[in-house]
Amino acid sequence: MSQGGAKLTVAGKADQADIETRLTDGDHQALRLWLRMLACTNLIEGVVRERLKGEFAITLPRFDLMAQLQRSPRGLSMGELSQRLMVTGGNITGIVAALEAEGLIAREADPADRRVNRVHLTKTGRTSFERMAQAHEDWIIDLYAGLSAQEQARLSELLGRLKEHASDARS
Amino acid sequence: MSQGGAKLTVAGKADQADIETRLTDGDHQALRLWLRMLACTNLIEGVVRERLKGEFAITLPRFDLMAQLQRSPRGLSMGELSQRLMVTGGNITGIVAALEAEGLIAREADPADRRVNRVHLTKTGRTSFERMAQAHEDWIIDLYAGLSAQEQARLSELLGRLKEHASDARS
DNA sequence: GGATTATATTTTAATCTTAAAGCAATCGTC
DNA sequence: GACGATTGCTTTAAGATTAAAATATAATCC
Repeated sequence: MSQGGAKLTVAGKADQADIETRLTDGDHQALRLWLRMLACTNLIEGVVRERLKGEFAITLPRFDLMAQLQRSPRGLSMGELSQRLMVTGGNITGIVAALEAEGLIAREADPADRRVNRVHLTKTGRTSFERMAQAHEDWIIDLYAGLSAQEQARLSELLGRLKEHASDARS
Repeated sequence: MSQGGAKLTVAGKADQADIETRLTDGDHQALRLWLRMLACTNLIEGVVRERLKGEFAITLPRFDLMAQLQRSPRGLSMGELSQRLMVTGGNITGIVAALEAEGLIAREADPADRRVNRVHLTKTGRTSFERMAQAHEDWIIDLYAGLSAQEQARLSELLGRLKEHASDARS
């Protein structure tokens, strides 16, 4: 990602060419749409990733994990985190280890089932996350400000339907 | 990713919880929209990644790089690939090396500028890519079939505007 | 022409990600 | 209760990704 990052090594703001360049006239509408959607998501995700790193020295996966924990003050198991973040369990193991080492989260064995590790934000983690989350929300609002509230609602509805159908269609 | 993959290690089709779980009522519309968009993209990208690996034993980044090369029969430099795929140059170095080792692409020094490496598909690579591209397009058409052509056009237009604005808003 | 600057690519270290295999604890069934 | 299956988590190997530093070549400027 890193749009707007180091000028020498990465595609910058001024570049015309991007992923949609792949297209030709013969391509199906759905394929064009998909590539545009991907470009859009990568663009926004890149901005968020870059700013989280620059302003808060945190990675996006770690931020996402903390976000899940904030919504669950009673803590989450590793498996629950895996489901909610839609990543594999091994991935969670690594991110939790890193956040634990930074003192932002803590974990304890579940007394009822000793296989289970329950994870929650520390006080430091909660304070830290609140500041980051506010900035994050502001960035997103700003990035989406090119669309009116009505247009955003329409976009959300279309994506919701797409998600439903694609979810059924997969395998 | 890997929705629908190994049942024991990853979030499967039946799971209710996903990235949108992060939301509460207080969240701004744009944030909700962003998380939905992200979930949608990750879902489709996961399906594509899984099928490319399962049916053609290729990774998505390698497929994407080959797609760019097919559109440019005269070849592309490493830097052009970096721009079009919207990734850093170091990344391209690795993917090109892997595809070259597989005999799917070839590279030659530009006689006019010896800093430049010009990359193109081999005959094998071209043949191989054509089969994959057809399957890929079919998958995408199928995954987007939940929306009518008109809805797809509307979605594309909204995303196009979003992309323009976000591109201007970044940094 | 020689020094400086800019450009194209590669290398490096760190992080993230997955699939698959392994380990430990629990559950279900008899 | 014991045994086999299941579940929760971790480890491992391979790949992808970034930012930053390094290298090599080209272009610019006196």
